[in-house]
Amino acid sequence: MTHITARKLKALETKKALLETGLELFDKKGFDNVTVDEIVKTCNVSKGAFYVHFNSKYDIFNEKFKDIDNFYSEFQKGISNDIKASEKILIFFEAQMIYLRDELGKDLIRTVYMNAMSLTINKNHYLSDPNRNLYQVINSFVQEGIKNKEFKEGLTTEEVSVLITRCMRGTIYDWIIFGEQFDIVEEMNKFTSTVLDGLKR
Amino acid sequence: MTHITARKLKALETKKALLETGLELFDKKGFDNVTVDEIVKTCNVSKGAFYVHFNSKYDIFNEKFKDIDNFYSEFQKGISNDIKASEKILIFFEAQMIYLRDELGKDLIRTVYMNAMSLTINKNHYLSDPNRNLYQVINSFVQEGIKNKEFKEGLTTEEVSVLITRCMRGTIYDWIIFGEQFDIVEEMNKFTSTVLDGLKR
DNA sequence: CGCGGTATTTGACTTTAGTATGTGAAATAT
DNA sequence: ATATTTCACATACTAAAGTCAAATACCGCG
Repeated sequence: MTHITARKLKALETKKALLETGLELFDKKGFDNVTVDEIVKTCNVSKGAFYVHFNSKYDIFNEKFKDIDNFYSEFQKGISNDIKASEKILIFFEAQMIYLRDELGKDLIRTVYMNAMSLTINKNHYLSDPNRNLYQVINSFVQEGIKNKEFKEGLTTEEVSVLITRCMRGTIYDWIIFGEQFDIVEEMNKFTSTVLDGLKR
Repeated sequence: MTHITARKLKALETKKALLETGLELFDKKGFDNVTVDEIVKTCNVSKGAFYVHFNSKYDIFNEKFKDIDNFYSEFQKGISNDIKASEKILIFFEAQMIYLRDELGKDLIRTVYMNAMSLTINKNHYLSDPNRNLYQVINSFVQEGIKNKEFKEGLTTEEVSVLITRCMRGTIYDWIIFGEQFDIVEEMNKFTSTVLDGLKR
């Protein structure tokens, strides 16, 4: 049904140009130092066009952030099966933190985390969407850990998954608000290990 | 040396009026639905005056937020001494969450947490100030737990304190981004218990 | 082809936080 | 007692995100 007309193609191109230019400028100057006017001027389109394709300036980064779902899928495919669930979780977070730090960057993460907070009224942010790949991945590891009696009883799979991802969000939040000399990879390891110790029987 | 002149007295009154009016309006209409213009108009002062007394609109809530330090001190005074360190921490967080929920409110906390994120460049927010009473309180409990061999070795007092407060921030963050039906008191208990279990020997 | 309708785009406009600059009375120095 | 400075406050302004009614370009269809 959704047949690609010349018009839709052009619209897609406009969106793509806005996205790429936005990302490039954010990367070069930092999110706060780039205006929407600057982005649209660079792309030779109007401001209105920007807001047809994106709900807010934040959306540029939100869109890029979704790339992380591919990362999750890839990770899940590649993980060895002969290690314990808790180790899988540790390795998973380690790889994810490296991805955040080196591929997405702190500025993007800060923006996404801020936006999720500002939308708390009415709208829901992707970050708190329970259908994200993130939850699939963690859930599968947790389920495995419970089945293999590695984790203790008392909490459901969902509860444990939420706790673990919350531990991740807490660490990321601290990475953002505490200045430099915060090693996100190391800190995540420390925190996750402790939480996992608490979950083991 | 700083002698209270008539002028300073009047200035203090202006600041107080702005603060109280701001809090009242935020409470009634929500932070996002109140403008600085509205606050200053209600107080019959100018916008310039507002920005003499506060650095930003957020500062109204930031100021109020600091009340929590009194809460911390009071708590520390009142706590019984014949319970274990881990129980003290649990009780402490429970009381604190009730305080946040019922006295300060989610909108204030959201604002404070957002502001802390936005200042990540150059300035430092009170939330990430290591001299806050919060850290004194937690540190004392942790120190006690380590001394009494309740907690295992391997991490320093500071590291453990940071982990525990991070667990708190993670839970508060989730309280903000996940919509309703999030019981901050219960969730904090669950998460803290797990982390404490991980810290025990 | 041409026409009605729809998707895309435009850019002026609104809103609101924050700033630059001025002003006058109170405090302080001479 | 008068000159000078300082500081609380006022005003007009800028900056920048986001909105909206109108214009334009393009589609499918008769």
